[in-house]
Amino acid sequence: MADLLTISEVARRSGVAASALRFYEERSLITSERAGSGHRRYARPVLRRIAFIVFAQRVGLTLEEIGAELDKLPPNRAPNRRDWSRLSSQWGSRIDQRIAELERLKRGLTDCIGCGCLSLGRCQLANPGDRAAGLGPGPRYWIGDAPLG
Amino acid sequence: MADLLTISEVARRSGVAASALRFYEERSLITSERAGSGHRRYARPVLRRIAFIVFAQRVGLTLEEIGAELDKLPPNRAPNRRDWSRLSSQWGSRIDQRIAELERLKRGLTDCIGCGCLSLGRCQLANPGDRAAGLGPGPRYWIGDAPLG
DNA sequence: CTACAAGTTCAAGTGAACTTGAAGTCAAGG
DNA sequence: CCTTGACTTCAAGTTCACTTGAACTTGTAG
Repeated sequence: MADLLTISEVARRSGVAASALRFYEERSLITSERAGSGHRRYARPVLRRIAFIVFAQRVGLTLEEIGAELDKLPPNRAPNRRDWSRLSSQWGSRIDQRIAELERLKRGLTDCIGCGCLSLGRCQLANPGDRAAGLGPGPRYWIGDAPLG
Repeated sequence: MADLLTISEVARRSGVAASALRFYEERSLITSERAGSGHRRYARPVLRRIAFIVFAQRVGLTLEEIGAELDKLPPNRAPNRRDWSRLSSQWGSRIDQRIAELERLKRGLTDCIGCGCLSLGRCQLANPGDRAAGLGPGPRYWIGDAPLG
């Protein structure tokens, strides 16, 4: 039970692959110290940080956005519960939007595809403005390069 | 108001870029006839098919999955409202799962990150089995290569 | 006839989030 | 001394859903 964890320990405890941890470090999402051998040694709070990253991804944030959030944490002390809470408090509306879209899709899907409207540009269901809402890269311009439907 | 549409007409009406339409055709998601010139000519029902593709993507299906769904449509007649309805009826549970996850995330996020559990492998919020639920490529093995949390 | 827009194919590029492979280092065990 | 295993770096590969660019043809207007 050392105070510093190896990369494989962190990988096992977090469920995130070692290669991903190195990748996160390269992107400055997490940090590590080094043992004399050059091996990474992680302080315990890194696990909470990784948990944050994983959940934020589930919510639909990109690593870049997640990095921006993490930068808001106090630099000179270990973040407490309140700090974490503040970060994720803003996810609420984002989640709500996505839920609303899914519910719209669920309710109206058949109607809209079955009906004659097909005006994807204006259809309530298509919800053009919401491209960043967590479907990954996807069709980046899937709607919006057409001025009207 | 010709019975066959050009690619730019289809692009404008559907909001999907012409390059994407060619790409969909390459993937056999849509088809076209050819004018004498070699230019694509689309039959009107292609618009409904494209609408289906776009919505299915929003729900979180990959193009491959969408292709598999479209293959279930009757090959020798134009699909009717009931045909489309049958396809999207199975999306319901998928959407529900995703909504449930988002709601779990919303309710418990701060608790879990703020608390001491951090056992990402077992945590209710992490919901490991749900990797295909519509977050795009993302961390393909983000959880699941660790046997236990 | 000449422009020019709109279409064609095919190969290669993009971005996100990683993974994989090659080549090397280091400590401990037999 | 040699192997094994865990680690290192760096470059390149992977997947998905497209987009972009080059080179070319066709149809329409003036």
